[in-house]
Amino acid sequence: MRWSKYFLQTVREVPGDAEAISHVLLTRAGMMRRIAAGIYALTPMGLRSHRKTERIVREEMNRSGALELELPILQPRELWDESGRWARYSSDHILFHLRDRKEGEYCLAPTAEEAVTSLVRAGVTSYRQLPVTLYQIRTKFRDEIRPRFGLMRGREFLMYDGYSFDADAAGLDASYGAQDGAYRRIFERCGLDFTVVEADPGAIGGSDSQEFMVLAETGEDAVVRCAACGYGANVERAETGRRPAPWDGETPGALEDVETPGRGGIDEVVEFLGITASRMIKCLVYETESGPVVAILRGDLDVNEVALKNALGVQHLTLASEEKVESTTGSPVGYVGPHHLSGRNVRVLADGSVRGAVNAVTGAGRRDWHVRGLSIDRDAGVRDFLSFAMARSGDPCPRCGKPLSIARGIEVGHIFKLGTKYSTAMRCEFTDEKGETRPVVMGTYGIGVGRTMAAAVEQHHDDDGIVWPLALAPFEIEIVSLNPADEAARRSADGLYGALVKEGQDVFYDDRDERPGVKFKDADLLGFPIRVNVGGRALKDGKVELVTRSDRSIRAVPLAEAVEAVRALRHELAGPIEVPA
RNA sequence: CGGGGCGUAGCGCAGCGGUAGCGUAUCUGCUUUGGGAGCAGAUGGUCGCCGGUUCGAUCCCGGCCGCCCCGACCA
Repeated sequence: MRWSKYFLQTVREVPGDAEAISHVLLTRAGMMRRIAAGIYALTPMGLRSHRKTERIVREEMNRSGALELELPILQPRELWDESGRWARYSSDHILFHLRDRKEGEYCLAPTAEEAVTSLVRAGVTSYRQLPVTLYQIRTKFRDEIRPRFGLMRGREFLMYDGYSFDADAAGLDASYGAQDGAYRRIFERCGLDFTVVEADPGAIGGSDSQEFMVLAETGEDAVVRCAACGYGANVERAETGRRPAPWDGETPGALEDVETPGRGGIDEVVEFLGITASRMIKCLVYETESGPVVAILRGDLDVNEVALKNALGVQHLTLASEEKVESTTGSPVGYVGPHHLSGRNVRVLADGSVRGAVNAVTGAGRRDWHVRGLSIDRDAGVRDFLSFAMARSGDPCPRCGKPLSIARGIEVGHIFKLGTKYSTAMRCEFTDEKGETRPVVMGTYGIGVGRTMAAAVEQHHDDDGIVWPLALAPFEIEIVSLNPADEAARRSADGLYGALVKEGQDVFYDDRDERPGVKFKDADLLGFPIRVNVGGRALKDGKVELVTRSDRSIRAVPLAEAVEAVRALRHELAGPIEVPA
């Protein structure tokens, strides 16, 4: 493809609304353009990388045995009412919905569990027809609270979504495992440095789930990892081993009141009493759809609200207002303690961080007073401990006890063991060997195509632009004609371009009437892995320059050998995991 | 949902009660030709929308829409 006949405009200035480097570079390279908040156009150049990403997903899914199909994007409310997700997604304002001329309600699908389940329920009646994994790669819609980072969190985006149907849990394990393997191959082929972590299943529902995280500073998620044993989890889901506590080994002292005038906050009490925050026990009052709860944890820790929601089995969790705190606990905000809550009509949950606590400081249950010497067992009578404190860097690994580290990651893929949540709700059942009717056991899987492409840019760029992995580059090779005004030089460039095209190479040809500097800048910005400079001083010796974008190495080769040299370099960059077309 | 900010040329921005400017991009000419060239000239704007104040509004006021950022309470 010749640039002179292409539709491509690079821009020098950084777009004002771009925050993430991938957004900046993809926009500057002319590969995408914003149409509205979270809604983007892909230019021909941008579409090429997007399609290559999509193609890798499709190839690996087909190889794994999954079958591609197409489900509707426009879906009727009735379908969503069957699973109960219409109400839930509507209340979260995630769903784009609309009405037809007959006032029927529809949504633009953010995912397709209901549609695929209704399809399978109509077709599958026997265990003999299982297992089966179906997938599609189609546009999805989510009315995100805050779309941002360009392709990373859009409201309209291309997503792979796969669904497995099995007769039992062992079958699900196998289907899930096949997806896991396909995911690993996909992200490897995309040239990404990724990690797989345990995750919270969230609104989709289900039991086990794992996220595929591309490590990058712009990542929206925090992931906890243990370098020693390989444990990894989204921070929302992460557990920790037992943290050393200041009261370890101490003998319980007497409970005594201590006046703390005007000091309701942890930091204020810590300073006033000259203690550490870890010696304190704090009580947070939350409101949920099933009533108020008090969460008890150590003073230096934060609540992991996702973990707390799961522990409580609730969907909504917000900190209570001051009035609600008082009416629930009988104590003003800042002075709630775990020992004066018995008899109150409120659920009390304690985090493991306060297990065995003695000589702790906490609220006395009345304004301007705290207590010292609190023993959690003796004074508060707490017996059951859950785990809902947010993991911190340096906390002990839940498996091996070595220190955890926290990094940022971009969630490019997610796999869930769904179980029978949808198949039960929607009566997607089959008859087993014994003639009994059972719900199918489902798994659900997703990969953000545009997000994966953007993640590749996050991981592969430098000050001058994108450094595409070969597999995702819009074109693998670019020929730069240095002085097209010179007839002989132009013919050489044309000739090389023609020869590469003839042998099927993926080549872009900058034949514009521009100065070399402009072309070099654009070449770096667009990030084609291989560049061939034709013209100028090298051509005077009958040579062209072969430039590798990733390491900026330059090698002069005779024009006559250029095709072979490009082929060899391309082979070298492709590495061992290339899959034939 | 709350707070803050911004909507002026394709892009980045300035401006101001008297009908609009800079950089860049684009077009033309000349010069130039290995890392976003120089000079000269030119094109390009319902100043987000609606209403109000005013002799006069891009500017002031009100409303709406759009967009960006931060936050969503850790007692």
